[in-house]
Amino acid sequence: MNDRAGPKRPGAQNARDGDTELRILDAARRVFIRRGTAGARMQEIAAEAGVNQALLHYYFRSKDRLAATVFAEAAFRVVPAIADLLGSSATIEEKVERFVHLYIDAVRQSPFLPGYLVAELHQQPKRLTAMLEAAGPGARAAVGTIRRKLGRQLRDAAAAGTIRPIAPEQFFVNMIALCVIPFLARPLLGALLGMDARAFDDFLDQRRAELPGFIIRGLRS
Amino acid sequence: MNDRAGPKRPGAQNARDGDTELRILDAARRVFIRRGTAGARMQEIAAEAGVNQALLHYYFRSKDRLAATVFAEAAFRVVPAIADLLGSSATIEEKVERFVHLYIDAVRQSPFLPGYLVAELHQQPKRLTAMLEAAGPGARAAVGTIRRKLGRQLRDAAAAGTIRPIAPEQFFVNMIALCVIPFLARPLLGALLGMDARAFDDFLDQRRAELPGFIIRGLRS
DNA sequence: GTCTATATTGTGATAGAC
DNA sequence: GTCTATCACAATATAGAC
Repeated sequence: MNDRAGPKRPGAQNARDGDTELRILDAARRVFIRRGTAGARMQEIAAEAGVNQALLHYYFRSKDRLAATVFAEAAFRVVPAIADLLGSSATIEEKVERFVHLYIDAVRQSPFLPGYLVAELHQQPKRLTAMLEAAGPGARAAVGTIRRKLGRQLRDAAAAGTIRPIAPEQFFVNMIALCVIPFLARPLLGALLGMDARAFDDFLDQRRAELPGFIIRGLRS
Repeated sequence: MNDRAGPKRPGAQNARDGDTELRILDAARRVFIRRGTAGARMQEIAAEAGVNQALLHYYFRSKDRLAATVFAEAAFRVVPAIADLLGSSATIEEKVERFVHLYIDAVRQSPFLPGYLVAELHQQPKRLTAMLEAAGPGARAAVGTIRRKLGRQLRDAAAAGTIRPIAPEQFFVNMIALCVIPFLARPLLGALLGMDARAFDDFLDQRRAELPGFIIRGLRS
């Protein structure tokens, strides 16, 4: 993916079970996600990967590169599926329902990802900009295409009287907001409402079921 | 509020303009909010307050205490107004409209607060728990009271056929989500959609106007 | 109360043996 | 490729003069 100066991988064969680089990356993911880039310690990552600190630098050269790798991976994990869905030819109602299910089911697998991403985006907004430029003009172009297509669909539906007029950005942001909020508010829900893991799970199930209807009624005229 | 071992304030009279402690706290707020607790540097805070690093320790003893002070202040800034509103005797429709306006207008004054809070909550979930315990049982009791009252109101409205049945937690979380998301997603909106300060402002105005209707229609049966 | 050192530890990164 | 040892500097915190 990105040029790593470090190792040439001929017939990499390790003392331990699998691929060391991967074990390091896995550990880095976990540590960065829960501590944030600034709060993470190379030592903690090394310990969690079962190797020593020097190896992290051997494979990833610096903390900053390792952090950038983890961030880029995380940022682009959910995007493709969402983009496909929103750009598809399904009706608005279908898109809403599928989006809610797709998103909640996906993020449930990594419930701390949204908190991590919001924190990073907030604390280092330039990283994303840099990443997008590095990704070339294709990325932004793709966003623009989907936005126009979705906007057209929403206009047509409004003209047909199915829904009220709404800007595609507002529509999209509304869906994201309603789906992602439980994960961002997880600590609050726990502390304030005494919600434990089980209760949180029920809360998510309920949302998954109710949200599509709530959104679609909100769109109707 | 919390016991600071440091200064006894008899007739504090400074070389500079105003109260030094306040200037430090202001600077700390700004720095912690944009860098996060882990990423903030005492040196940067000192520079931004126009004093030297030793004074920070004189007034706040340690970075951790300073961070805790800033966090507690931030966490309890918006809460009281929201609690009053939700516990009031207004109708659901009135509450929705007032909440949206109140919340967006308030957070607009400090647009980086939500990102900071989410980051801190995510990276140090224990801080909130500790704070709540320190605040005594009154805090949680107040939450419980409001939740029950709001729940009753929602049940009554549902029984009367005005709205669909909905749990008070879901109702509340929906409103928060839709109001707070623009601030959390601000970096994304900028990078992906090319939204500048002006466009973001328009985006907020549009939401402020459309959100109440969207939510209320979503609640209706 | 406020400053200039300075102590002390934490932390990313490198050298070099194996 | 992986380790141990260590460097170099960043960062919190304290001592003590004014």
